[in-house]
Amino acid sequence: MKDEKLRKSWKQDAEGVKHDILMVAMAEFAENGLAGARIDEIAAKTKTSKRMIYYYFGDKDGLYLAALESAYARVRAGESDLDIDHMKAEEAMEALVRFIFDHHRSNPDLIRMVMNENVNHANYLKKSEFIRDLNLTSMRRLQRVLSMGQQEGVFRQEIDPVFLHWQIQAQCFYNVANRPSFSTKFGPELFTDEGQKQMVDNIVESTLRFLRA
Amino acid sequence: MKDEKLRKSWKQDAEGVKHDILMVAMAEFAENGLAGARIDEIAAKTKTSKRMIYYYFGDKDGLYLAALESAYARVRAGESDLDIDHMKAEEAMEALVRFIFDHHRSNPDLIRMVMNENVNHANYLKKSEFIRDLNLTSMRRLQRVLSMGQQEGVFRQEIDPVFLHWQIQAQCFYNVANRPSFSTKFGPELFTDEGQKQMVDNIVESTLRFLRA
DNA sequence: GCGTGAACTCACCAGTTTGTCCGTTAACCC
DNA sequence: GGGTTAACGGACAAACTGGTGAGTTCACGC
Repeated sequence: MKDEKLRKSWKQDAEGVKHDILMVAMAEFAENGLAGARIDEIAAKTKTSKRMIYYYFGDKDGLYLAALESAYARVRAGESDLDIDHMKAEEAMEALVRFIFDHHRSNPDLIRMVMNENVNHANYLKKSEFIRDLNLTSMRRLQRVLSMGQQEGVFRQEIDPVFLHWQIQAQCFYNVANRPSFSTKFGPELFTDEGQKQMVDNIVESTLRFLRA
Repeated sequence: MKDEKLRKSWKQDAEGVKHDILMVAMAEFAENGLAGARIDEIAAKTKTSKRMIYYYFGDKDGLYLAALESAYARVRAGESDLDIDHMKAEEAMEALVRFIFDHHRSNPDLIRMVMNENVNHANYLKKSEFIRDLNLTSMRRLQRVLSMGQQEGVFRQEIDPVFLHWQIQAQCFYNVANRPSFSTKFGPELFTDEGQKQMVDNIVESTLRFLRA
């Protein structure tokens, strides 16, 4: 009953507090979406208080946007520098597809945030030019491998690099995003360890067959 | 001030009211998701009152599930019977892919509801065995075309029909679902009329190359 | 015309959820 | 050690939102 004096001792750590809030917010928004997430819930899972969320991020939208950008930045930072420049085109393309496939699989939180953005007509994505820039990098890498293959003569000339990127993304994204509905309808076999191995092999095979001259 | 007697005249029309509510609910849930949709908003767009929603559907979850099933049923009913049995395998496969592509494009509301379901770990989809059955039909149709092609000798024997179905779905679904985020990041070119024509051509080409012996 | 159950209206509530007021503590400068 | 500013906490307010209680009208059989 009498802890009036004990509660109010704390350290100042602006960056730490902000980071803590962002990590929790990211997880909550990824799980529940913008409308579904609850500020109180986020605050409760934080080391700090709800008041601090408003202190640093203004309002719920501000927190959401910050969490979205943070999610992109964090995942982007975790991208290992894939060493494909010394490879031949087919080999490089295979490595790249496998990398994107694994990358998506191991970052479901980002995938879920993007799903939410799409439900929301990408309203917040549009506000962030920061995020737009991030994505061009992976696009350019693919383009390099493609033209490498075209110069080697193993890939067709008439391939649209944007479509190619779209097609790889479509499959790698769908694999994570629509797993719940697909496995409900057609069983979980595609999503076991063995199933996923088969799947990525198939995607690689399919991509190469599409590209070959 | 004195309209005590004027307001209370109405006709009984249970089916009409239910249908009206469902149509509005479908649109609202598709647009805003389960958490984002507001019962008051749905009620306002209805010819009837909020109380009727609870009268017929119990609670928000009940209404959501009813809207989800109704969305599937309505779209399924609109599927034209695609006449592919007299075609050769390659031709039939192309027709089928184009059909699925167009079908997804012209039913964005259903796509959006499925997106929401996936955000929600397909919780409500799992509850509805009615929906599971619906989807097996399109799966079987694809399987028929595939084995037709294998008997003709034009398609490879080692194709997994579930993966093939998954791959077509992935692209056709992603095309609608992730259009907002993709076009924000990489421009709207893929989604113009011309772009979509190119895209479906590419998907067909890619699918056939994957299948061919 | 009258009884009955289904269909329907209106007003309201209780719990939730975002956001803020106000005061307190830490850190830093002089 | 006094003053200033940034960092922080707790409690409260205002609006929103899902859900309900209680009574009214309709349709139909008798």
